[in-house]
Amino acid sequence: MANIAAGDDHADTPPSMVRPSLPREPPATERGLRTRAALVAAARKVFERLGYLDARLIDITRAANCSTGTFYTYFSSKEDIFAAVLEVAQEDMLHPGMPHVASDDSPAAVIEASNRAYLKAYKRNAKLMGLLEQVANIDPEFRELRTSRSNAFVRRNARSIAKLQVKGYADPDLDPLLASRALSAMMSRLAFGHFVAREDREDTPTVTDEDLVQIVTRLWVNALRIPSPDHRNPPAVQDQ
Amino acid sequence: MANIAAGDDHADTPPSMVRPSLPREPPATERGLRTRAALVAAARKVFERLGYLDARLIDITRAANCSTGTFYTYFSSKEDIFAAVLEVAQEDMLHPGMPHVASDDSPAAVIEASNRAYLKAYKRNAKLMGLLEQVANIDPEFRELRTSRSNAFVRRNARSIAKLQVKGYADPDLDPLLASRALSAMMSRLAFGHFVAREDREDTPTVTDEDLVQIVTRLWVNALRIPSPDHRNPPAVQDQ
Amino acid sequence: MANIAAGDDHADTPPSMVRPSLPREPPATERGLRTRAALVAAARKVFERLGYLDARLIDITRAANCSTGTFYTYFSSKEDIFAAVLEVAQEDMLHPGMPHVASDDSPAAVIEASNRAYLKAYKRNAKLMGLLEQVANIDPEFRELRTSRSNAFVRRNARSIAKLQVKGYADPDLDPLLASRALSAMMSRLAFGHFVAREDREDTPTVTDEDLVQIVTRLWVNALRIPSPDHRNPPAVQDQ
Amino acid sequence: MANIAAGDDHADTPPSMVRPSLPREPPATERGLRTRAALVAAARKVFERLGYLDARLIDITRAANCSTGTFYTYFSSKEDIFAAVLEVAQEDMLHPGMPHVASDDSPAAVIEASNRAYLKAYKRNAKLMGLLEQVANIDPEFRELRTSRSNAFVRRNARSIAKLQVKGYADPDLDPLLASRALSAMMSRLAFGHFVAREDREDTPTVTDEDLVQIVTRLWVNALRIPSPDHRNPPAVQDQ
DNA sequence: CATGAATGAGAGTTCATTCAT
DNA sequence: AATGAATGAACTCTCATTCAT
Repeated sequence: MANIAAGDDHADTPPSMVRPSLPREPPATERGLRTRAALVAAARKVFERLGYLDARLIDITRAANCSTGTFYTYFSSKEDIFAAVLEVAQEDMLHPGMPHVASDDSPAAVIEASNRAYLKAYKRNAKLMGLLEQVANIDPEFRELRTSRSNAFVRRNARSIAKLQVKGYADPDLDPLLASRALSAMMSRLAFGHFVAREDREDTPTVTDEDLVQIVTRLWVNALRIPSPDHRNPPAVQDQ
Repeated sequence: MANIAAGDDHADTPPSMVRPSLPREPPATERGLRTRAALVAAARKVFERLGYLDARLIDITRAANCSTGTFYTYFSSKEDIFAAVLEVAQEDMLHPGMPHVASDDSPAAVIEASNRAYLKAYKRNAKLMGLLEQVANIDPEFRELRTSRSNAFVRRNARSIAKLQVKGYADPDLDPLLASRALSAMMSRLAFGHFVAREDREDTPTVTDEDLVQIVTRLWVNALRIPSPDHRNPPAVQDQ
Repeated sequence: MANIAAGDDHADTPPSMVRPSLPREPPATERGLRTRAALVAAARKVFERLGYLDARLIDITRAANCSTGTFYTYFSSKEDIFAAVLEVAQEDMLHPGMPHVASDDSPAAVIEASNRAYLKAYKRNAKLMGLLEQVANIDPEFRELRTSRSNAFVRRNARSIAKLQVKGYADPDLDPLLASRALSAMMSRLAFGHFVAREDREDTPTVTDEDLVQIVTRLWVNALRIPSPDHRNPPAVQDQ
Repeated sequence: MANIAAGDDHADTPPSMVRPSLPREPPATERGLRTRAALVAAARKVFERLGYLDARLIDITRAANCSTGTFYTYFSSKEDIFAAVLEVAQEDMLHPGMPHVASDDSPAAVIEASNRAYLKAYKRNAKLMGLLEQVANIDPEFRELRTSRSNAFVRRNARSIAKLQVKGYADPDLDPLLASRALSAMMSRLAFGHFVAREDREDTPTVTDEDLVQIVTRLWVNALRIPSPDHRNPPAVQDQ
């Protein structure tokens, strides 16, 4: 699987991860399961609408049609449920629907496809990404979460870059890890600005999602000095 | 002045721009001037130590050796004084000590120097940058501030890129504005990760400031397809 | 049985007296009996560990390995189960293992033996006594319980004192009831300080249980002006 | 000063003592002083009426005619203000108005006077004593307070007893400290039962305050084997 | 200019108790 | 007889802001 495309924040993550708070027993009954799910769904909506800080527990419980007490049956705090919300989104970021990468595609094509997939997944979860950015800058627990996710991504892409170097398709002078970190940073920051901050600056011509894919891919290819896709090459990026 | 190197967040800014809150009369007396300055200085320290949210007004006034009431003589709110703190730092980010760029330096050399300068300035104000990131994700007023600063930078670098293209020194297929945005994003995000978040990830080899300069410059040069610095060229980047 | 020795708090009690709360049907089945017993045992442990106020019902049910709902099958409230716990301890306080008091023992010897027995029983149930002290100062229902227990004791000892006076072995000027009340108060308060509060005051020489028996007995004998045990006398204190 | 009379709980206390909680700055202005005093007075009333546990902060602030916020200007918690309430009562317990003890009074007379004074002071502060008993059994901080006060008293009386022994006026076989502890325990417990718990037991003849003085004094004199007051003696108890 | 006491809405959190299953 | 999810009133404590002095 090609995953040179990146973004630093999310999308890769160990199976079990988010638990910034004191634990609560998982629901024992069907009904409990439903209530918990309702709370998580409600929380996501409320967080997205109000932001993390302005969201009050009572907003969440009201949206989930239950009492405050019930909230504490399943979560120990606001952080706790926020982590749960993130965890759900994880699923989606993890399987961004890797598109058809023919085995004979050029490295450039692979990069493009993977960038496009990343951006799509980011878009789907844009509000949540913004939320995470918010919280990560406030709560060390979530900052760490963001960092570790990002690192996983960076490492993966670093491996891909190294492979390209070995095959003579990428600038051998680049440190793969550093390069990966820089390029992933570019990607994620761009996505953030595009999908989250999007202040719809009047002075700037509108940029489409596809514009972003194109420019990033181009810069990426250039930066790594990947040979132009004109000469057909064996796939330079192979994943795991 | 060479400023192709960039970063989106800070370092460029119209003379006076920060005033997200209700105004207060500027101090009329000498004494008032001193008190106000003491408050701003105290606020910076407190914000840096406690973060924006956890800093209480009382912490600031205590550090400034004055009463709560006095605070409101000069500032209308926490946001207001935070803006004032930022404004002070502005000075420094505005004059990052642009280094000696000989007029016959290669574009690559110029980029490197400018990147180095940016990083230095960022480092000096790292805590504040972190604070801004925190607040911008919380308060729209400050989000806008960040955006507009960033845009100024991006535009400037876009002009430089365009010039390089005209002179045949940069990939003509790149949209200058988009490329600038992407590369500036890379820079600023990297600086943030390096100087602010620096979670000192145990698994990663230590990266020095200079490592960062080198990798970024390299990627930047590659990405724009700037000809290798071997052939002496006229300075490709000219400022203002 | 000699019970002039005393203490006002516990050790005497009508067969069944504790029921400060709404009743619940006693268990009908074998299984129910076991569950109820488990709850009482668990409650005692939890109360002793956490104190009455900090003990949550959930702590008790968890320790008893049953659900919250089940608790209410057997008890109507926290008070209710606390009363049940006390009732169990009653058994022990009621039969403090009255030692061999030869019928020709001197009054002093009888007093000593009985004081020793009281102290032993108190020690065995020290934690519970502390608990009762806690709750009696909070809940009128239990205050009454404590009072009535204490009174029973006081009355008994008053009878003994009166007998001694009749036989010319005790200061006839003393009101038997008042004297009994005072001496019992001394005893119980001392036991409380020794076994429950025992702040292990650094400045005070360690006092053994036996020291306590000796001093109390001596003071008691003196206070009642009981003739020195040198001259053999018929037992001055006869019980029931 | 004669202070063989006792009571274990309060009345003696080092200059500065009660601070079970986080400190608050003392009021800087006249007005602040008044507000703080109003809060303490209100707290005392509320505690006495409702008991420590049932007293809500809001009850206190309402009674003091101020807002919750104001409460926290002067006190950090319920405990904190309770300590302040106790501290005020201290004054009174400390100077129980030691009565005229003619220098040629017999030891018995001195004891009687001192017991009477103790009981009077206890009566004046009965509600508070009850409160302290309540809280001391709940909060270790206050338990310690009670213990240390009590100890001071016990030690003082122990010294008096020792002096009497030296002069040949008290049973030399008694350990002064243990005896003091026991007799003080008797006194304080009796006072507690009489003034605080006074369940007005229907079955018991009414006991007047003076009855208590008489019986306690008599028992005390007997217990220490102090010679009958008939033979005029030089004052056996001298203080400090 | 400076002070600092007063404000008070509002948040998070707990836990005994109920009740449908 | 047993379960455990649901309840919700009640409480403490915070802190930006105002205002009388």
